[in-house]
Amino acid sequence: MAQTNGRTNRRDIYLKLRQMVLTLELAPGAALSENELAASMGVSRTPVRESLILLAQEGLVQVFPKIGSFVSRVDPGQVADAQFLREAVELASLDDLPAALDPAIVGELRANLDRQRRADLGLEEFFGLDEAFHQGLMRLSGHGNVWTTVAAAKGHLDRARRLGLHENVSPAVFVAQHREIFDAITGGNVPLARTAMRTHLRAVFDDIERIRAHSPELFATDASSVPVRRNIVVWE
Amino acid sequence: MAQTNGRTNRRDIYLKLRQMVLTLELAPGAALSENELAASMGVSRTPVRESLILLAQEGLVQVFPKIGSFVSRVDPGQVADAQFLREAVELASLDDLPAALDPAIVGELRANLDRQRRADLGLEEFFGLDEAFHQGLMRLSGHGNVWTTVAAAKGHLDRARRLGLHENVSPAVFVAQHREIFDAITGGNVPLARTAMRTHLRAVFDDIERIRAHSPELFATDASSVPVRRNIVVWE
DNA sequence: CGACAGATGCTTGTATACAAGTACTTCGCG
DNA sequence: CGCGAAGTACTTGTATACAAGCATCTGTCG
Repeated sequence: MAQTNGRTNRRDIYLKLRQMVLTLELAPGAALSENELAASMGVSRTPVRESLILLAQEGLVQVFPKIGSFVSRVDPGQVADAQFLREAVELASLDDLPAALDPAIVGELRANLDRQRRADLGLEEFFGLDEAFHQGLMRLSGHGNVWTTVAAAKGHLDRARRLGLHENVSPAVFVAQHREIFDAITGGNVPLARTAMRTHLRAVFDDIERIRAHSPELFATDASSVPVRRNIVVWE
Repeated sequence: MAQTNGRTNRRDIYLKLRQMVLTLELAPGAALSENELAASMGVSRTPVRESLILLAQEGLVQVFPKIGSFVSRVDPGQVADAQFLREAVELASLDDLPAALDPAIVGELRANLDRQRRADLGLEEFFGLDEAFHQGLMRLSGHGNVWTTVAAAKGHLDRARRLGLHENVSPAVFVAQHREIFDAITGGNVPLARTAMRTHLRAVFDDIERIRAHSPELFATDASSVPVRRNIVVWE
């Protein structure tokens, strides 16, 4: 999302903090201190504070005046909302595919898939390729910018997915599903593409309840509950 | 969207500025000054500035460091994106309607429709009822919270709609379409509801090109062009 | 030993001062 | 009269100081 133009400390810090939250480097429930963050990053409170406000609007951080700021616990409700949103948008996008696909984007997607199939694929690498793949599909139908909105809304979903793949399987099954979707699209079979896409998106989603049972402390129960400051949630 | 809890100056100012932008009280292209706004509102730059940053992330304001802040011109690209997004979400939501509709929400929608049909309906009143109506439909299928995301993304679309109805017709035709959608849903006819909804949403959208031809200065041409500070766009 | 109260250290919200840079204006010169 | 350059007034970005409030810890009293 285009916010402030030009390079500012705020933009750098915002992107850095956002990445740390999404990659779980900053665990759900962890306490954030504007002063601490500012000191550790070598800047004043101002850019840090403004970044936290932006992250709060995205729902990734909760700010309680005079109490503290915390990384939001993964909210199952928000995960479900993001799932519904992305499914609606990505499926509708398939209906807007042009008769002649942009060869540049098709080539880009093919190269992306090739990299996904590498045996030594790391998890972070996979997430980056996955993001680019789905965004590329949206661009194929001329709705690339809408992906920005979806991406901003699916922070809780992404964190839930990371929790799942962290302790679990290889992303091989997802890579195969990506391939199916791609083949259906390039083959001009939109109904098949829709089916494959829906199956793919739900496969990710259906794993979340299992994760929640395994690590309940990372999930929110009461949306308005305030995490305790000293009780920093450690990684395990 | 849950951002900062509790009452703060920032929240008040943010909501107020947002409303002024969406209602075109602050015209597209108008220059905003943190100092002026702060003085006129009787607060310091801080809460005003933080509000502008939030509005910038929503795309309603553009901030150019060391140059100035401006109300975003209506971007036809963002209007189209919002149209696609809301259509995808609201149509998908119809597929998730439960067999037994929540009678409380149904009653609320019925009362909303009754108020829409009042002869002396003002424009601002209509927009408020329209917003509540569409959100109510989403709640009917359990996706009420997703409306928040859609609402945040459709600022440019809303401003374009306001421009259209400002110089034009009564909202009577839209009210009738709302009725059609409602009847199809309560009648259990989902396919008809989908058709009615799509027709309704596109009727709004198709009017925009006409508006753009009439008031081109309120629309963005080059997304990165900087409005001139002194050249405040007057309502005319 | 237990409970209550005050002090202390932390938090975010707000106000203000300074820094860096842009654009317009005005003054001087050819 | 035209043009150029310095100056001035504005902009946002950042740093810092102060205000208000919550939570915990500690000391004291029963």
